[in-house]
Order: sequence, then C-alpha cells, then structure tokens
Amino acid sequence: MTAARRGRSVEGRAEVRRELVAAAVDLFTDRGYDETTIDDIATSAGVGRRTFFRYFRSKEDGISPDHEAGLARVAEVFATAHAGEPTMSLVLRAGETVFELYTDDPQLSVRRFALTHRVPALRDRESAGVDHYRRLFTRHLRARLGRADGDLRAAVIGASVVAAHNVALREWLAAGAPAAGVASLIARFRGVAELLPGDPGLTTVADRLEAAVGRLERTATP
Amino acid sequence: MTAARRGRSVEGRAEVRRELVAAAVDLFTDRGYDETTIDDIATSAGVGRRTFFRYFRSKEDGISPDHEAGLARVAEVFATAHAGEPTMSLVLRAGETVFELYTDDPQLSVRRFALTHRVPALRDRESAGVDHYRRLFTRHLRARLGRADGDLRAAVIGASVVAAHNVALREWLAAGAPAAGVASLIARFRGVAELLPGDPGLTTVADRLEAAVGRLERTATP
DNA sequence: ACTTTAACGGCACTGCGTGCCGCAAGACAA
DNA sequence: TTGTCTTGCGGCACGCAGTGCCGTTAAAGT
Repeated sequence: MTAARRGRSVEGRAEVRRELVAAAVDLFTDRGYDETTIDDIATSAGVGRRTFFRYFRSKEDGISPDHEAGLARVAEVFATAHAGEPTMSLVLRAGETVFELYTDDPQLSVRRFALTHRVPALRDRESAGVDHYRRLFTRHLRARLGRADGDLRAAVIGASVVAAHNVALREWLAAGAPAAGVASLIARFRGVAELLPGDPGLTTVADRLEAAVGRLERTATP
Repeated sequence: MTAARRGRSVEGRAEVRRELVAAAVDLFTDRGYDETTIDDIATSAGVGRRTFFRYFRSKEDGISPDHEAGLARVAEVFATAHAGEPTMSLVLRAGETVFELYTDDPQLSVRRFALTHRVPALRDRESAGVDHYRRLFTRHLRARLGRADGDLRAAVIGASVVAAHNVALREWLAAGAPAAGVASLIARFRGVAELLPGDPGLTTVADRLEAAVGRLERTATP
C-alpha cells in the first residue's frame, strides 16, 4: 500500500494535483466548505495532509490553483507585444488568453464557479485574485498611457476590462459552459471596447457618441 | 485593577474599539503583521484576547473596521434617491459619501493605507472589501439600466467608479491626506464621469442617442 | 438591599499552516 | 548486485486564529 501510494514518478505530480482538486471540489460541494477539513481532502485523494500543502498554499488554493498561470499568460502577452499594436487590441488579446484556463475543463469550471459564488471565503479569495489581474492590466496600461490623467484612465480601463471579462465568463458559465458558446463569450468580452475611451482618435465625448451612432447604423443596415 | 479595566460604561464601547484599532496599527507597523498576535493587541489595549473578537470578526478586521458602515452609507444614498436624479450624479454622490470614512481621521487613514499596501494579507482583504463596494454599485446600476447590454454596462460603470474612487483616495493619502486637499480628492473622483458613457451633463444627448438606438434596433430586427 | 442584565476574562477545543525529521523509492556509479 | 545521493512523502509537534462555553463582576432596574 505504501508502495502503491509512492508510485508518483509513474503518475506524475500533475496527476496528484488533479486528484486533490477533484477531491476538494467534490467534498466542498457535498459537505460544504467549512465542514471539510484538509485531512478529508488529503485522505480522499490518497495522500497525507502534509502533502496537500506541498501542492497548494492554502485551503482556498485547492479551488483555484491556476491563478499564477493566468497572470503569467497575461504578462507574457504584454511582454511579447510589438510596439505598433493598438492598446485596446493588446488588452483584449491578453484578456482572451485567460479564458483558456476555463475552457480547458468547462465542467470543472462550472463547479468551481458555483462554489466560489456560494462560499463567502472563496468569494473573497476570488475577489482578491481578480484584483491581481486588475492591477496587472492597470500597470501595463499606465505604461502605455503617457498623457494627462494617465493614472485615472489606466485605472478605469483596467477595471473595466477585468469587469467585462468576468461578466462574459459568468454568463458563459451560467449557461453551462457550452463549447459552442466560446465565440460569443469572447465577443461579449470585446464589447467592453465600445464602452471605453480606448480607441485612439476618439478623445471627446461627442466623438465617441458620433462614432457609436455610426457603428450602430452600420450594424443595423447590413 | 480589575475595576479599572471594567469601567467600560464610562469610557464606552467605542473607546475600547478605538484603543484596539490604535494598538493593532501600532503593533503591525512596529513589529510587522505576522509577528503580531491577537494576544499582543488585546494586551496592549488592556483587554482580554476574547474581547478582541467581540469587537472584530478577524485579525484583519482590526485594520478596516468601518467596512460595513461604508456599505451602509452607499446603500442609504441609493435607497433615498429621488427618481429624477441622473444615474451618474447619484453614483458620484454615493461614492463621495465613502470618503468621509477616511477624512474623519486622516492620519489614521494614512497609516492604514501604508499597512494595507505592504502586507499581502491585508492587501487581499482590502481587495475583497473594495469588491463588495463594486458589487453594490453594480447591482444598483443594473437596476437603473434597463436597456440592452445592461449587465455589461452596469459592470463596467460600477468597476470604473470604484476604481476612480481608489485612485483619488490613493493620491490623497499618498500626499499625506491634507485637509485642504479634500476638494481636489472629490474633483479627481468626479473625473471618472468624463471617461464613461453616462456623463450627467450629457443626459439629453445620451437620451437622444438611446432613442436613436431604439429606432435602429426596431428597424434592424425583423 | 435584591434581582436582572450585559460585558468581560479564562478555558478548552478545532483546524489551518509550518518547520522538522525520518523514511522509502528511484537514479546513478562502481 | 551493491552502495550512495537525491527527491518526495508521511508523521509529529508547534504556534496561532477563531469559537463555544461558563463563571464572574459591575452596572442597571426595582
């Protein structure tokens, strides 16, 4: 039995990680978050309690373990962008990259979503995690917005992009995370661009309104 | 000595609360957050450890104890608004109300700000708290935005308002929280209106645009 | 002066998170 | 095969956060 549990080089660490996440989601869903101890999760996954903390920093991390990976993806998009790309296009590309973390395993994402929005501790954890994205976006936006009011503009655009990302993701997950809905998920997210002063050349409110009317007229008359 | 510590009806509960907050801020600043136990805080404030948890829900709450009060203020503004007020004006009024929680004791706010942005645990806690405001704003905005894309618009405007609020507050605190700077603090916050659709000065233009959109949508959808 | 109420301190308990150590298993060399 | 080295795991013990419970005490009410 010890030998069976020790055969990690065959299964690999990633497999143990998945088992722990699955056990955590199952137990949190069935018994409730507060009623589930880390001992329960570890035992259910067939490992020791100490091993859980070798894979996750805390109890909440067992639910959203891909957080750093998402941040790294966004940072990668910003780092590898060529200088000529419009800011809004770059920001949208960075945001869309994060969707893959959820579309990789839609069913698991749906279960995590349900848990995250039911358990206050997980909800607050999620808020803090989302804010890490917001800060990352805002920081890169700030570096690209050299003009006056750059701080305010970067903060507003960064917060808006992250908020739109969550709205789109939430709608998709609430609909059961259908594979056919990924396109509309991304389209919904991109809708944020029309609500923001991110388009270069559109500086005044009057210009934005005029452009909005123009867009609507074009989409209305195909 | 016991009698001295028990004289609570004279000092009042609010006084004990302030002593606990002051002790927590002092100790967190001097020794560090992780190096300070609740026993330390309670002893420094002259009360028992158990009493700390009668005033605050958790260790982090000793730093930002006015959170529920701020949420209640915002909700109150939304609840007592008359129907004719433009949405953006209402949202700005609600946001400005929260500033009072910081302008009441500027020096304490500066110290809390420094701690909040140095200690990761407090930073995440702050993010979760800010998100409570964001959700509250978004919910009320959603109720006032009946048209299409209401979810996305409410999310973007709500997130933007909260983000601008934080930018303004942060600048003011970083400048040492001068009493003379409160006016510019509010003015900075109001700057968000010019970056968003819904500027109260352009209500009639927006209304006309909405009407145009409605006509276009009716003519476009068979 | 007596009873009631409310707040406090102390105690004990659960559970998270961490440091430490011994151990078992695979990798590598002789 | 045999010995050594490295890696990952389990177990143990510890500190501390947070909670339930209870005895006590001071203040309010009668």
